[in-house]
Amino acid sequence: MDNYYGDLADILGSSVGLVMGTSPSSGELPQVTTTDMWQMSHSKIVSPMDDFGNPFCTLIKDPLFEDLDNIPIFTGSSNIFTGSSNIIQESATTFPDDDKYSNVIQISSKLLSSSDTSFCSNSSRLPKPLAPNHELICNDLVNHMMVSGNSSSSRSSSCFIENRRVQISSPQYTGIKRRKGLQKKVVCIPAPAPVNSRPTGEIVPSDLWAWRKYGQKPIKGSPHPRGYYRCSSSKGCSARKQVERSRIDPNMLVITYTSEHNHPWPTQRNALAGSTRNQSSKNSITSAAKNSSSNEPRESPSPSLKEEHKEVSSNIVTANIISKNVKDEEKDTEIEDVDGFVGAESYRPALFDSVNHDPDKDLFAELGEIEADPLELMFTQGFTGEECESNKALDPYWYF
DNA sequence: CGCCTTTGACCAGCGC
DNA sequence: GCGCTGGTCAAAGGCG
Repeated sequence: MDNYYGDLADILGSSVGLVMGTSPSSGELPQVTTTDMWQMSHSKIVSPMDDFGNPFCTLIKDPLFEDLDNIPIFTGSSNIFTGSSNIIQESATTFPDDDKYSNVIQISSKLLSSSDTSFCSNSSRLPKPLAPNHELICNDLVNHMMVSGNSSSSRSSSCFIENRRVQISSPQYTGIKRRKGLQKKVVCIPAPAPVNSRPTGEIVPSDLWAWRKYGQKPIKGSPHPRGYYRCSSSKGCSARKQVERSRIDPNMLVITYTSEHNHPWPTQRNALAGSTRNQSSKNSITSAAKNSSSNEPRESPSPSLKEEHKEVSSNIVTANIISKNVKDEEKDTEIEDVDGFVGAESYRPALFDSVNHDPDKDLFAELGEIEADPLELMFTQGFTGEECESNKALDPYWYF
């Protein structure tokens, strides 16, 4: 389980994202130049794992990207995208200083593969095999991820997925340029719904690790302060993250992960007491309605929390890419790992913009009843090669 | 009691 | 070297 960090990006960013290779020398992103179509080709898989150790990520290098004037559109499962696509990962040191590696689609083999037809209403399915043009097609899906930008001046690009914009920012843009040599991973996500915010208005996306805030600074040029967090899952862990709102789009959060965790996944979301000073423990549906709840995951799904979860399920996007069959099998069983980690509700990244009602909402509301999330189980129980193999067996699209 | 957040002070990197 | 700015430290107070 090496390089298995469980950062928000690892969890969600793996599903669909754009990995923008950054030139180490220049520190600048190659620019996305046009609005075009992305076509993913399964024949272009170049690596099963990104350099940040995301086991769910498959880097797909598309020769089309070698022609930056010909950025394609990306079609795929709307449900998947809805759930977890709004992530952009960027690694300043991932790719060589070579434009040919500049634009890479990163897509999670696991999430894609988990795009069971239960997630595709009607008759839509991922092609099996892929369409001849290698385009990922899922008919009731959505939409296209449109990448726009200006090659000459833009320091950021935007994607539209399910009508939600995903922003791609370079480290320069984010203003993070100190601490030379530190490996950083920048993730842009839509600001979670108010249910995911602190009473102060600060919105902190959750991930599997426990983070302790150790500072906040106003950033020049940005109306929004940047929060500094360090991992509190384990003492001595040097992992840090910075959270700030995008300057361009305040609805976007820019999360920068720095350093790596030097310890295994926390078997319990809050290994240290008090790391979730959230209101969830005292939250009820009422408090959620008051927007006073934190985004921090729950310790365990108490009955009231389950009710809450149902109530706010439309706001919650999970990585619950799970077949209905599996759901039916497990929904009456509270899944708990050997360390007592109740995975079902303790990790629920809430990224969904509640304002934008989505047809998928109802589906996710339904998924809110899911007790166990295979992804969570993978996160919490590890991901061995054998499991990979077994998942392959269950996964007709594993080759992604 | 132990951890949290907040916040001002201090330190470090970078450009001029 | 100086100033600006980002990043971290640490004290204070709060919460469960």
